[in-house]
Amino acid sequence: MAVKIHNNNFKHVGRIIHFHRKKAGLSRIDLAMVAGVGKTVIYDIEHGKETVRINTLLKILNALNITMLLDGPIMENFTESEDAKS
Amino acid sequence: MAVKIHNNNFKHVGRIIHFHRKKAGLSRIDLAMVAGVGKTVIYDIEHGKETVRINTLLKILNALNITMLLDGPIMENFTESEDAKS
DNA sequence: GACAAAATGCCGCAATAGCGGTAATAAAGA
DNA sequence: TCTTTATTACCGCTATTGCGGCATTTTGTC
Repeated sequence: MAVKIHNNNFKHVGRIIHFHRKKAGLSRIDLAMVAGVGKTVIYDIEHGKETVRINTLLKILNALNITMLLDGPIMENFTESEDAKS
Repeated sequence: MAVKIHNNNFKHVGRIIHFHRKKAGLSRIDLAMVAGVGKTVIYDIEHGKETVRINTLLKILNALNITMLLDGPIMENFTESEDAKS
């Protein structure tokens, strides 16, 4: 049951990260250390900041074992195409 | 068949966007207009830039009808929790 | 309650994302 | 082929992110 993210409900991302961080028993500083980012950006995201950089967000999600996925009607066409090859 | 995104394979995002843009028969300027962003950032993303802002990326994905998802082992616990409520 | 330790809130600054403008390149038509 | 038009590449500048530092607040122990 993955969670859809779009610009309207972006606050969910902050809630998801907060939820996972607490479940893992980590302070913001702990998570910042593990993820390799500053603590401020975790504060910002948990407070719903939408203008975070994607690589920063991915580091945090990765540290919390959360996966980001992209999907859509013609994604199959892409994965089968040559473009998808590394 | 959604595509997993992490910091290692981020170039995929650029390829996915390029693929979808071409399928839709849009120039970068067209897509920039529809998404409500500058054309430069589309150029950047398609060239693998990892330091794009998440809201900017979401605008572009939305314009191309691509969905972003977050998933993980304990995501159920979140969606069932009070935190998930709008 | 008093104190200590941990966690959170937030400020100022350096680094840089994303914008429009324009040059370079590619595509299309005569 | 030669022009015209569309698309892509990239530069310089301004606005903004994300950082460490520090004040504040919360949590835990006696």
